[in-house]
Amino acid sequence: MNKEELTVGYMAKRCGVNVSTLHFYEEKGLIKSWRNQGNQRRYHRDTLRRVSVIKAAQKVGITLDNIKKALDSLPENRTPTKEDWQLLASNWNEELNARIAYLENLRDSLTSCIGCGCLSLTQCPIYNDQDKLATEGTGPILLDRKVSMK
Amino acid sequence: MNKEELTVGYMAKRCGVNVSTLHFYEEKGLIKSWRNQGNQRRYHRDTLRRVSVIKAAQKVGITLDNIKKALDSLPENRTPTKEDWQLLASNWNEELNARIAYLENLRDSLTSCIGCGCLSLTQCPIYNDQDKLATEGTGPILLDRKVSMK
DNA sequence: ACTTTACCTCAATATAACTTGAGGTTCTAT
DNA sequence: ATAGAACCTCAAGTTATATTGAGGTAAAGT
Repeated sequence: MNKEELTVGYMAKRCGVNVSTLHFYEEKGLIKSWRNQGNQRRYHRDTLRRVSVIKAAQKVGITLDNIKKALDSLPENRTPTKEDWQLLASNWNEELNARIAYLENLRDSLTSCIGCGCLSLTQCPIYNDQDKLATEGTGPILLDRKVSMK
Repeated sequence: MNKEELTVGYMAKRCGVNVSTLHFYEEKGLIKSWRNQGNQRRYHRDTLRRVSVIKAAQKVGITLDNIKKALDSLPENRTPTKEDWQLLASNWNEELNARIAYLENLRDSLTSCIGCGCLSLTQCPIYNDQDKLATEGTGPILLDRKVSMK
């Protein structure tokens, strides 16, 4: 296989995703490909990295929409440099820290509060949760909705 | 309103959820109610706590299915005691710690790896992610699938 | 050359966790 | 007594993130 023209099957295997997922990402504008004579997708080697970054970001809980926004900030005309990627990474790192802090906070109230036996509803932090994150959105964690991605 | 017979509207307001959400939780077996003469739902005061706990657990990323399993372990015949709730809390606390550890781990590799400029695909922890959590399931974070709830 | 594997498109299905809407009933306040 | 708020059921819709399947084409192996 040409070193610079990766097939979707190869991409999928290397990235640990299904072929259909790559199709899906392409449809969503997260990755790009060109076609060979027979209309089959071909990927640039850089796309491996892109997909890995998508997966890493998802683990942080960032939605595909937001990942797309971040990736859109990468240069189109050249292979992204180390600095380009580092900018992304540092943004997500902030997110990640915020999420960790949030979970730590939650943990601290969880044991002390769920198990506390208190029924003073006006005081209990779990009953009286002002946290927007708690009431917004649809999915399991959904910290994402409220966090700006710049 | 009778102190022991809460209406869905009141429940919804107190818990910060929609009425439809309470219907939904009931349908899923997460909460219970009885009906008054006119077929309207009435809730026991304990249900406030139940719903709060459901929401707290969701913030940790636990799915409704797993929350249900945990709640099912509470006694039906009596109001759950402090100890009953504490047992739940400590299980979820473990989950939470695991998730925090996971995110910390991810954070540590994120900056060093996404931004590192390395293209040694055999070594980069983001390219070569053996973590089951990363490749399973469908949602944003989905740490849940793999974690047993006992 | 022929077979098998990989690829293509497009539409439908899956899952979690809800929300919305239509059409109708019951409560509550004046 | 009556208006308006709150409630009821049941079906369909929503969002994110894919997966699955049908029907057909291209490429690769022998």
